[in-house]
Amino acid sequence: MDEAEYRIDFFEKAGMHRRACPSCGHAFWSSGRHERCQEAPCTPYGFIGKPGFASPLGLSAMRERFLGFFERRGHSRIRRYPVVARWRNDVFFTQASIYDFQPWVTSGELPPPANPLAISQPCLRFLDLDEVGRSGRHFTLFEMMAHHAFNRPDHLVYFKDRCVELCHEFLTSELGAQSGAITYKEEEWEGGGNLGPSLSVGLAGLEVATLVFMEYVRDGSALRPMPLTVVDTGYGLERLTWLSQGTKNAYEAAFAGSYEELRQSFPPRETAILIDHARALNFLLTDGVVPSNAKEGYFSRLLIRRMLRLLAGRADGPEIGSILERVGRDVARDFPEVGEHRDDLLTVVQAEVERYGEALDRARDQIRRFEARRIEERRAVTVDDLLVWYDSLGVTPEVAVAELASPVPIPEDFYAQVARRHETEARTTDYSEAPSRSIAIPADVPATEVRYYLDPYTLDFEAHVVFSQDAEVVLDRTYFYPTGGGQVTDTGHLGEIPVVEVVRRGPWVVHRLDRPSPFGPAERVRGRIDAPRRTQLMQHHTATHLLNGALRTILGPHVWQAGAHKAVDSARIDITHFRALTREETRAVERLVNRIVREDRPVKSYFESRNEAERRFGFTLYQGGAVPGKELRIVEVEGFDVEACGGTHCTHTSEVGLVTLLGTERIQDGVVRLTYAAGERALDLIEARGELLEKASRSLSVPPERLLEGIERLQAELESGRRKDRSEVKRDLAARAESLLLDPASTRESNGIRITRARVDLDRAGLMELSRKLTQEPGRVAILAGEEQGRGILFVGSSAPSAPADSLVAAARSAFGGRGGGNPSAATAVGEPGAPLDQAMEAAHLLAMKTTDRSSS
RNA sequence: GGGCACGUAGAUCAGCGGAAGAUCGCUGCUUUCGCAAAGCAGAGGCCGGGGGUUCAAAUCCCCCCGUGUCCA
Repeated sequence: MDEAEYRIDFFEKAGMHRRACPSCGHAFWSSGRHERCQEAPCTPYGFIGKPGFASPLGLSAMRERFLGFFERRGHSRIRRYPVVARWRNDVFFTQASIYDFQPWVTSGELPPPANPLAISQPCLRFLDLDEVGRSGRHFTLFEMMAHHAFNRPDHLVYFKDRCVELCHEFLTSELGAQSGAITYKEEEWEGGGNLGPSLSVGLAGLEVATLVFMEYVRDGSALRPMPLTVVDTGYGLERLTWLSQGTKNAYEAAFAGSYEELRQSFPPRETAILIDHARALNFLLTDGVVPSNAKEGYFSRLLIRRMLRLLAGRADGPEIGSILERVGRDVARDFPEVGEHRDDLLTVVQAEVERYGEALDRARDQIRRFEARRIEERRAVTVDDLLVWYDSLGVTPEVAVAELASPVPIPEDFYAQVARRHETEARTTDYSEAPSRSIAIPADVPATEVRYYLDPYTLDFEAHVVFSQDAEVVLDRTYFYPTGGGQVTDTGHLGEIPVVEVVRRGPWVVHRLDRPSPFGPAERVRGRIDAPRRTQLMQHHTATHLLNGALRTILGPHVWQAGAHKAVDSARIDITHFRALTREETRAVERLVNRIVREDRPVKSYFESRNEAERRFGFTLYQGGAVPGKELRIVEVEGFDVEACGGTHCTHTSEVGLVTLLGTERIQDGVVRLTYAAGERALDLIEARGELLEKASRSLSVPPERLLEGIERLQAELESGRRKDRSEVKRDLAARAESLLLDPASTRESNGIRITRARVDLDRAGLMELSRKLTQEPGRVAILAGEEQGRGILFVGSSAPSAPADSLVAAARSAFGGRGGGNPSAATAVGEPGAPLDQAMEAAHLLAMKTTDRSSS
């Protein structure tokens, strides 16, 4: 990055000069006489025992100082976003404040909720999980305080100069840091195809903030300026708090009261880990990350299990629930939504504690069985065994070794070895979507005025064409609802031409026709929307909100929508929940939803400022993921459910008509899917079910209400029939064996061995069964021939050690060109159709007599 | 999303190319006033599903489904 990028007026004004840090090599700016940049590891902590700010501050006070300071300087305070980044598919968690605004705001597609803005965003980073409690400054969840500005070419809010000035003023005049103590280290930043200069702010050995200026797009080897430049800052709330207090480590400063309390029962490091994890879990579970074996949920499971392992060593210490509650109390003071989730959160954790117990029991069982076998086989336990157990059973090596009779040493780098095992996994994840070959719309085409939001009942309208190419048409305004928010597209007609799909593209709504568009620019066209389809979609969408509300009411507030799809024939919603739904739960949900339908509650859809909406309804608004923009479209089912949603909805619940659940399934650990239908389709499906019942009972000739009895009777009959058949076959085979044994033409004796030889109409299984009967007594040989799928089968059974069946078959094989083999007591051979089975039997027979002769002579 | 492990009797599991097993539970009998217990006898299996290899597959290979676990 060009040095000129860092020539910032403010540096000069503040009397700072540029120097290179001899330790890390980075250039930095400061008015002080530092030889090195003021960050670890170049500079040791200089604030332990002598705080770097004017007065010690707690987490809440520090946050308030920051937000208040920037509010007074023209920034709007924004509430936090959820810690789980449901609105993105490339990451699981919100890892920085800027994540809240990616990709739509940073790309310029949508306006920011405020500009400039200030926020304190809880962020999750699992990368340094092992550093937590050890380094003294790492957290799984930390709050990134930030001020952001989004600059369009025609509207500059502020950029480098003002940003650094604000930062410096905050640290010095607001917090009381010595101006000369601060260093601004130059560090190039790059991410997501964008890049720009960045400054890392050092103070007394600690990196307290990063100021990033997103400025360029990487275009091959060249850099292009971004249409929207972004001021992306990040201040570590916990670090600033720590600096202000000068305690030994950041945890003591950040966790204050709960740290003191837990120190009664745990050493410092464990205390820090437990509180850190408990704080992260309070946010995770509040935001609907239910423990699971995959995706987001796995990380909440990981934290819970790590806590349980720490707690397992201390039977008399506090339980996980009480730690979560204690830490949650602190968090809830600043984030009340966390307090509202307390009881539900404990239920979820309790379920998870039980599941871990089960997993451990299973694992111990398996290791014990392995151990028994191992001892028998005199095999040694290897590190590999420990790795496999950890990978597939989830037992840590310590737990596993405790189950072994002779313990093995656990290697120091055990977890590095685990990582190595996973290195070879194929990395095929591809997040890029299939490029849609869409037509570029010129930028001067006016944005479409969307009318379906406020008036979902107008299905016949007139508008002007503003763009038309191939089969795509953009109108100046439209009532067609485009694919989005899990709701499928409207269809209908423009003029007489069918509209097959409607999609949103940036500021435009594009209508796709089933043929090239005949419309010219500025032409007036009539749009007609397929009414029954739209009605059905509206009913399904409103029903989805009713279900969401009912599920949260009945199962608890940990339930979040994890995806939804509203089609014409049916709809489905995926929710976070820690186990499959019971019959009672689904019935209760269905009843509640239909009660709300009957109550004919108003469903109000309106736009409201984000801040006001969040203040009134909280974060449960974002069921479909966080929605960008200053204004949110709120869909409110009066007194029952409120969500930010862009879909088309009924205006009264009664219009939904009826909701019927078609089924529930656990699509993943921690996620349950419900499928259902509303309105006309619900009736169709109920009718279809009734008809099925009718047909089923007619085919059994019983009235529908006695269908169950009928089926049970039928099953019993089938079962007894099957049993009778089986015993008949057995009896039949026994009788045949009996007569074969008595028939001198079939059974001959040779030196005390009775050889039975016969050709029968049985398949392989039958031959085996018959042979078994014939060779029940010792000293017998059965040489049988049958047929299966047109091929001849030779089956030899033997209870005479001197005439092993496999040898006999080997002899017969060559006689009829078949292939086969077996063991001394039973052997088979199969020949092609028409193979000389009799000769084969003869060969086996001769050998049987010969071997018995030899053995007796 | 990927790696690994596991799906066999009602339950827990063994068997890992040659004729489906153990333990507990269940049913019946013996013993007992009755129960528990013991002994004896018995019932109970599409060996998760579908393809393939093989003379022969619970067993080997491939695909799918389910469960668990680890990693992102």
